[in-house]
Amino acid sequence: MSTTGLDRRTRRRQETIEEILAVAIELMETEGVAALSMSAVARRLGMRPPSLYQYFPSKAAIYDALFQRGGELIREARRAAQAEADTEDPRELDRISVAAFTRWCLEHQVYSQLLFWRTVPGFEPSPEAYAPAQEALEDLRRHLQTGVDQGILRPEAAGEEGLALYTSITGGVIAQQIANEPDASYDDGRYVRLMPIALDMFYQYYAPTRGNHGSSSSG
Amino acid sequence: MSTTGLDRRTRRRQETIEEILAVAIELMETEGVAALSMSAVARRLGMRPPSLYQYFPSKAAIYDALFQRGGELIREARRAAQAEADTEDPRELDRISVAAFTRWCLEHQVYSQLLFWRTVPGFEPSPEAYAPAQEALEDLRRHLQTGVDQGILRPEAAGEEGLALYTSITGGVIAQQIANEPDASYDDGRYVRLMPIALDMFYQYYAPTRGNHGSSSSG
DNA sequence: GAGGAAAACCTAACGGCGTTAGGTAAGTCA
DNA sequence: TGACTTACCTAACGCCGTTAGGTTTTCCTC
Repeated sequence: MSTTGLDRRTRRRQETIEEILAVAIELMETEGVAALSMSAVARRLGMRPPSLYQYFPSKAAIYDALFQRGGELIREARRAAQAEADTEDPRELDRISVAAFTRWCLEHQVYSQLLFWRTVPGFEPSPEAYAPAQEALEDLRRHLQTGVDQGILRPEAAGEEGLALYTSITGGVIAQQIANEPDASYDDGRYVRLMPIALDMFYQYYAPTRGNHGSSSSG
Repeated sequence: MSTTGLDRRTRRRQETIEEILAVAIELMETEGVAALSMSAVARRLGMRPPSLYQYFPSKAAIYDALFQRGGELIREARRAAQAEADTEDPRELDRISVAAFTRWCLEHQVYSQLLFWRTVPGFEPSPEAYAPAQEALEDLRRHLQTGVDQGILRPEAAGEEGLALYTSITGGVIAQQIANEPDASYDDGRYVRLMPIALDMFYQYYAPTRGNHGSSSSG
């Protein structure tokens, strides 16, 4: 038939692309995210470096593809955790999805560094690559909004302020963990095991109890 | 005299070392921390690359020197801010020194990345280079301890838990700012302007009010 | 001032890198 | 079978960090 060959060829091509990305992730895990080398990828695939340019126009394009994939994975990890949780309580739901998110970041430190730090010299993600990560952020905003709607958070928590603080805090804990104790598990990590407390801090601060907790700035 | 010449020579040598480090910082500011190149440094100094090896045995040694210097600078920035502040109230003192620390990090993003993220592929700071940063951390621990002693913080705040959370939160806010909006000022930065609120969260959570605020973990 | 040591800097070279240009062999389809 | 496309190759360019070894400048001692 006419389409069989073509299909097989494009399928093989897709397989090679997947192989390249997988090898790139492997190499970054051992050598560091910024130390990815086209030559090393080619070597591991039994190719010469120029052959890689049949699949990606540059090293930055590999970073870009991985950035996008990381965004998709993290978005799905969060959504899956929420879907599996059998509770309607947004506070409990948040505990579960933050734990899932944190575990995912610890198990995929390469993706985390690529997504949350901007540490690779010449690389800036393309808009398409950026989209999934932004969707994940929008998921989070919606989640905080349900907390507001159900009366367990003040409205600021789901605004720009709350979202920025939420991501700063959770991201900060994960960053410290990865930077200082990268091999620890979610339960043992000196920083990451404090994530529930960090979350408590957020929910307590934005608790809509009588009186405004958020005063105090002296100027 | 016999020492005059020697002194001048070592002085000139020290000047060259300073020049190298200054140029390295400049280049990292424009090209990215991990993109530092010996050749570019040499070019800017009107040298050939191998000549740099008279002053530093490797590129990693330059990173190491800058890591150490960054630690010293940040330690002194914090101490100076506390010394200048004319208050004994540890809460107010913390507001002031965190602001100073944050401003410093925004104005010295290269140092911040070097110190707080571990993003340069082959580089691991030597123990000597690490010492000043550790002293700064110890300063912070002592500061939190005075808060505990004066009764405005629960004891956990000055323990491993509180210290880890404090650095995660402040570091997280700064990291987000630098990653997402690096050109903003302390007052305008989308994340960094929330630093007082983040600090409030910490102090409120560890406030020694009646009852234990830190319950809630479901497991 | 002359001699000699040491420091500062150089060129040449090695092996690696990302990338481009251009060629060859195999797979695919009319 | 012949045309086309794909997958891969070699050769090359200009970078890079680093080492080896030579030359010039600077300084101390006599």
